[in-house]
Amino acid sequence: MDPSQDKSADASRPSHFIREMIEADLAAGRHVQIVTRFPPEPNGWLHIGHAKAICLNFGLAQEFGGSCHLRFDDTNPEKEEQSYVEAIERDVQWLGWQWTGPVRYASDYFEFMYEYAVGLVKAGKAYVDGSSVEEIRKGRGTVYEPGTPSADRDRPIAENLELFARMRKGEFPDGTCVLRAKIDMAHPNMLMRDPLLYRIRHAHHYRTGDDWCIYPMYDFAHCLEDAYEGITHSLCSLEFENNRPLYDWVLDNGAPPSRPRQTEFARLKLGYTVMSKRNLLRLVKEGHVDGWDDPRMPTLAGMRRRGVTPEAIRAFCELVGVAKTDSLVDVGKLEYCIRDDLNTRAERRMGVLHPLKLTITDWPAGKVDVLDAPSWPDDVGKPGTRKVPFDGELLVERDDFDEHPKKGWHRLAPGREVRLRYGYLVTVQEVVKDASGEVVELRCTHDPASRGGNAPDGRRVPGTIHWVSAAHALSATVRLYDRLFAVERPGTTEGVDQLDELNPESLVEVSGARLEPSLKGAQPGTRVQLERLGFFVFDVKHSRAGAPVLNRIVTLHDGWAKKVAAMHAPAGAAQAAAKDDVVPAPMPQPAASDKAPSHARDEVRASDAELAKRFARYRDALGVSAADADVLSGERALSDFFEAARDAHAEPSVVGRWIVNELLGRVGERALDDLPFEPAAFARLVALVERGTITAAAGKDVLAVMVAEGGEPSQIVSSRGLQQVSDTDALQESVRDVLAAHPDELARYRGGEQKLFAFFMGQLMKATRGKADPKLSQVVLREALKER
RNA sequence: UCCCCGGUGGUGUAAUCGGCAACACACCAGAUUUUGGUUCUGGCUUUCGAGGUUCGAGUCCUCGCCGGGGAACCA
Repeated sequence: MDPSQDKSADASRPSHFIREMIEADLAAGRHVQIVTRFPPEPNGWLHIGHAKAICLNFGLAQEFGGSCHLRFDDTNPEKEEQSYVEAIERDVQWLGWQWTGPVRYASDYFEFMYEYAVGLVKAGKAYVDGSSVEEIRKGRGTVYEPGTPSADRDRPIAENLELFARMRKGEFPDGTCVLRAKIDMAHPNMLMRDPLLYRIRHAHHYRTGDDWCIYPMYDFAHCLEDAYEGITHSLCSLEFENNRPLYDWVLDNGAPPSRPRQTEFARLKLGYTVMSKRNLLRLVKEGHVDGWDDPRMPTLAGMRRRGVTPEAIRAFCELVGVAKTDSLVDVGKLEYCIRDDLNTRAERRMGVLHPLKLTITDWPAGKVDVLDAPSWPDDVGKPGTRKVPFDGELLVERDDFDEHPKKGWHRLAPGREVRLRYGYLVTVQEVVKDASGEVVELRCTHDPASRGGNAPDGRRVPGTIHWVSAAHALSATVRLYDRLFAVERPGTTEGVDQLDELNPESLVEVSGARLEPSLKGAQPGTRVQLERLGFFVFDVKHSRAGAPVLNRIVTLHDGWAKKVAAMHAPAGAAQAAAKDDVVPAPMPQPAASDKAPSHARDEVRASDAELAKRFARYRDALGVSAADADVLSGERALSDFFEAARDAHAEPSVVGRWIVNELLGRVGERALDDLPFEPAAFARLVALVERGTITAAAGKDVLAVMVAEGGEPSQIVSSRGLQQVSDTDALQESVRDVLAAHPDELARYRGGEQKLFAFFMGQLMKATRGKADPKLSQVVLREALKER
């Protein structure tokens, strides 16, 4: 990967959970180097959503000095083709990435996978099932009911081995049998109900030809591909979360060459478009777009033709971030990245989409003034000019003239003076119309002293418009592209076909456009900004010398259009909307009573009389709050822990509270009896807090130590010196130190920022390692903050 | 009725594992401007809800609500 190409590789980029995980793995020495991969199936075109995955995988590898593989996940011979392989390689490289080592193929690992499967069979962890598709489907059960085991589930190992070998040899037709993992037909995760590992497919594979007639399923193959390649971090989208247990199962039940970990992130969703292969394919097949590389398509090929640069796409991928929230990104963000990129990349030119004749009546006959026009605005600061001819017969944008202009208009209108960019100031003297009343010509005078556009006397001319010389202009076809769909979330409205949601104006072709002559001979792929209109690219597919075709990449921000839209909006609509916001939507409140034990725990108690008894005792006799009593009596292990802990030392209700609020969150997945300390030790800890020997904060720290490595609370307290500090003098000194260390915050606090009290309290607690008596600290701190 | 994820401004993403809710886009206002572009300044708006623990909760506990995914011999 070329580091020089990536300006975003700085430390300021926001971190995300995957980057943090990698940092932690590296720090812990789990890997010396990371290996990621981008694993497309060669059965379709890459789109902007893939770009996110590509940038993530390649970007992370680059950032951490690791490797990233390009691997084709070609385990389904019926759908995959070589042509897709080539298109995908090209797209990845176009985006600016280079994979480590050769291009890899899952199909190269078929033998390895087969051996692995044989290993599973030998271990009694996989079996050949002769059930029909229908039977298998039925046997799987539903999400609510467990499945039922296949009659072949307990087939002897030797028989499975033989059958599997015969499957490979091609002795059975498609569909006769499959290899299944033997896991758990009642597993709540449907994927774990004896998933299929291999199916028979007498199909020609684009790479392995007819070598194989059995092909591995995704869940079996993918983790093995990763393991085979030594992938450390296998990143995929959220939809594979349910597959992770199976990914782990396959690896944990054999002897894989390495142990990769799968981590899921949210795939990119963009407004006003569709991203799935199926939907994209439909647009192409039914002719709603002009192929996979139609500039309106979200495919990388389409965006490339549209004129979007790889840098803009990478910036966008960086901008949207990485998280696990299923979200929809505003297309405006993509457009922002494109404009931001093109602003300093595309030279300025002039072109008129809908020409209106503008005659300068006082222009000397036959004179042509060749102007030097800068190719960049001052603020971009790049050198370069081009020649632009100016004469008496010009063409301007029809939209730039308004016979009855609105307030705030500063373009052409009867009697108005405007600046022709880089040219002269002109004033409309006469509006010529044809028989139907349409304006066909503006007759103007010019100020000969304004060459270049400067008013000689310094008078203010706010309007500047673009133009071309009629005699010198080039003819061109311009395609104005807009969002493919008219709605932000196509296909999500019940009963509405998403094709009815297509934007009828996603492509408007303008055939009579005129361009300034400097654009003559522009190469296909050249990007320019046509001033005031937007960014354009000479279409690589259709633009020819003498017959240029331009694609609009993206419009410019249009402040005036926004203003006009606001003027047209129904008066008060904005305020009304704002008011709607303010109305607090009252949520129906399920009376959250103090004693609303959960349904689940209620059921446990209904079938466990002892727990039911304990619930009543905790609440009524022990003074435990109903909510805590509910939790504490909701499962045996927890209740037993409480029983053992409450015997002595501390007030039962307090012990209960600590179990619920502090212990529970800390043990997480671990079983209570795996803890390296006894319930009684826990109670002694609570007693220390209760007696005031240590603060609650220190108590939590001690608990953390106990959970991590066990130990006796009083010893941890003394060895770490965590006794509570309730001595006013000592506290005052600590407070003084804290205030002295944060003069700015102190000034702000005294300036009225009361919320900084929590900040100082935090600093104080940090300084005293949580030992300071909180109540007393507050008093002392408040006093100290008041002093001047 | 089950399992797994997730929920922070209009949008996307952060917040030193409990201590000043921030960055960007969008929007609004102003300045600059020979692109109603760019740039700059300022403003707007936020922790799904209810309880609880704590000196202190976006972060921990409980319950609820909402959204996404899950029963292909697809990936």
